[in-house]
Amino acid sequence: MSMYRINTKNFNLDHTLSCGQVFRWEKNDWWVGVVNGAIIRAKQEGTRLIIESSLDRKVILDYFRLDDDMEEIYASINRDRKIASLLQKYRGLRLIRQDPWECLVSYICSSNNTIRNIKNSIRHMCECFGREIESGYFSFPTPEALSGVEVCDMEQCRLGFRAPRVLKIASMITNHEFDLYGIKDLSYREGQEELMKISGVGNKIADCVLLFAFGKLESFPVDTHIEQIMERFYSDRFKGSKSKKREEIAGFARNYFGKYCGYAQEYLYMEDLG
DNA sequence: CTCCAGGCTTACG
DNA sequence: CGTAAGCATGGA
Repeated sequence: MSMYRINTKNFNLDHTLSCGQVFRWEKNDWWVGVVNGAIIRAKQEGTRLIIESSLDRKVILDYFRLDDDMEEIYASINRDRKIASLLQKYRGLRLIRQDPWECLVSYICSSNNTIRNIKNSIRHMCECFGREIESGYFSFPTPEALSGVEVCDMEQCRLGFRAPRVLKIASMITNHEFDLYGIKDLSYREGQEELMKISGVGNKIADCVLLFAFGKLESFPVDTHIEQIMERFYSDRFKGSKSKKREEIAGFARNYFGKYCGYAQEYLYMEDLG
């Protein structure tokens, strides 16, 4: 177990962990989460990030994306007064670099669901099929741990119609029918194409995995929240043709905010959560 | 009761 | 092509 004191700039731990990207962190006195099968306790004192974990310092820096040049990113996506006020209001909010498998499963679970239910389902999956690291804390179940599981064995996870989708991709990865980790070497478009071969993964979930796990910052996932806030901020910039509206919003956003538009998405999402 | 939630698949014109 | 029902579950 190690203790790290990390000097940060443009980093806000509360914003980063409560923005809705990750589903397993809880805050007491410290923030407590499980990453890569290890527990992380984190708190912020001024610009200093305090971490207690068995993980390497480099893993922590990577997870919180502390190497991102936020000055450059802010300058790049700061296209108007509306987004500027959000960059100010939520200054220090970072994307997180999630494990691809946990990210993929989490967002398959997010389909037509509430954040509350997603969190409950993921917690149940960890408790049922993960490994207990210390009392009350479980790792995220591996593809192997889920690949032999039947739908009826997942009943208490309350995944509904999403359960078979999770089990399917678990066995596909275990059987090497799907190379999830190979996506890191693909372009954004290639990765999108590859991820959308998975049953239960469409445009939006693919974008989430590309942004949150593979760091493709040119990705701009459009869900119901983003659709609402984009409608509120930029309704004059795209046509509302019902079924293709979300694609139009994503297209506009990628062009408007540029190569770091994924970061703009994070701040817009935060604002819509309230 | 109905409607919606970090959508996607399938079926139908 | 484009559109719409259906999908499990829980809360407002």
